[in-house]
Order: sequence, then C-alpha cells, then structure tokens
Amino acid sequence: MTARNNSKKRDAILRRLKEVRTHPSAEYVYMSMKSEFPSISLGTVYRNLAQLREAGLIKSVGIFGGEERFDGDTSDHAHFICESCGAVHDFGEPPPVFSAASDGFRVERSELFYYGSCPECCGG
Amino acid sequence: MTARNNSKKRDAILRRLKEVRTHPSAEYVYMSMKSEFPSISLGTVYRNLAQLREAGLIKSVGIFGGEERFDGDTSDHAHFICESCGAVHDFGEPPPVFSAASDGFRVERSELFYYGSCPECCGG
DNA sequence: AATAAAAATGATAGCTATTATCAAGAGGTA
DNA sequence: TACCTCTTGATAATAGCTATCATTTTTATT
Repeated sequence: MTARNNSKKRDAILRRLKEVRTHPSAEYVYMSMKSEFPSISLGTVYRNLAQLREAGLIKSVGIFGGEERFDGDTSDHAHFICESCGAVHDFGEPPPVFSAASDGFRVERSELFYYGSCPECCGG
Repeated sequence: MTARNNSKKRDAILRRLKEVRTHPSAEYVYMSMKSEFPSISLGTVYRNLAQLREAGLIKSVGIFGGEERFDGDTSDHAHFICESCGAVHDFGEPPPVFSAASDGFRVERSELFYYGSCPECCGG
C-alpha cells in the first residue's frame, strides 16, 4: 500500500503540500498542479492524497465547508478555522495530551480546533 | 428562521437528541423516529436538525466517516471518536480556552477531539 | 367559527465531494 | 524482448445532503 514506485505527480503533490501553509483541498491541489502537469486528472490527485496520507507523509486536517483539507506538516499542532472565509491557519499550541489509560479508551491522537474570524475577515 | 411554530416532529427530534448519548447522524435520527412517525421524511429530519442547530438547541459535533454527527448536549466538552467502530463518546474535559486577542484572530469557540479505540473495540 | 397568512411536511429531483472502475501507459527487471 | 507492477486519465457511480414544490398543518385575526 505504501507508495513504492516512482511517481512524479505524487512527488510534486507532496512537495507542494510541504511548501504551502494554506491546508489546501483536493480541488485546490488539482488546480495548482495544472501548470506543471496540464493533463493531470482530479482522480489522480485524490488517489495520491489518499496514498500520501496512508503513508503518513501528510495529514488530513478535517472537513470544513464540505471539503477535506490537507496538511503537509505532520507535526502536532492546533488549527484555526475562519468561519467567514474558510481559511485554515496553524495555531501554535499543541493539543493537550490525554492520559491514555482512562476508562478503557485507547487514545492515539488528538485534534484541537479554534473557530472564529481570521485577521483578514475581522479587519485587523 | 427560529422555530416559532409547534412541530411535534421537531420536538420529538430534540427530545431524542437530549435523551441519547450516541451523537447520532441524521440517518440514525430518521430511523429512530419511524416508530413514532412512520411517514416521516428524511428531508424533514435534515431540515429540523438544521433549525435546531441554528436556534442553538443542539450542536454539530463534526463529520466523521462522511456523516455529520449531532449532540443534544450544548455544553462545552470534548469528544472521543473511535476509529474502529465510529462511535462518538463524550470526553469529560472541556477544551482549553484560548486568549481571544492573539494576532488579530477572533476566537469564538474551540473543539477538542480524541481519536483512538473505544473500550468495546480494544476488548476492555 | 371562518378566513387568511405563515410554517411544516413528504416526495422527489438535484448537487457535489469523493470513490470505484477500467483500459491504456510508463517504468523497472530479467 | 517479454513480463510484471504501479500509475494514470476518463468516466461512471456513490452518498450525504440540499433545494424545490404542491399539499397539509398550525397560528393569527376577525
């Protein structure tokens, strides 16, 4: 399942996700690949995003406004979602770690989201 | 937009969501209403869930496994999502409050999620 | 009660992000 | 070359959800 073969397109998608801080959607990645690969298909983008996520090279931030957003930064960090423009920003502090053994729950990771208005949207 | 009229179905949906701790999906609410209202439509469930959420009487927990999950408990609390069976549990501690003024972001609320395996799924 | 206005409903069609399918293509290996 | 596996583009299909609309129910007013 792990990406074993060479795939210039998958490499380019990964590289783009590492460069960018916008937590793009599949559609956005697709659009931003068209300059380099004019004939790339949306299916290829979805497939490669899924493979990269399975390989642990990227993360899925979550679904906002009906679209899944991806992150090339796999480190533990919180996210801020602007409810006005839909932008997703990194938010410094890592989510709190929970003691794994409580009540029989095996906690593997956590995600912390802040919601509100980003500087652009509240005119600051 | 706020629910002004009496609607036995909307009332029943709200009552069910207050009783239950399973954070049900629209589909589940629909199914669980069919005994009391055999002719209820899925559209009615979606419409009433949206109205109840807009009125602040219920909350949307998030989208997991492609389905939006709802919560009749509108108090601030974290959630645990079982990645094996999809169950959503309340998780006692409230999410940390973030200082609202940082860097021009207006933070209105936060959501904290834990992911892992629930007691049923890890055999405890 | 009678009537009119507003809201709610069931049925159904439509939308959209995502996934599955499949034949053709590219790259590696012997 | 032949063979194998992975990848790709095109396209069809899926699923959760939303919009539409004619009919019914509820509320307000007289």
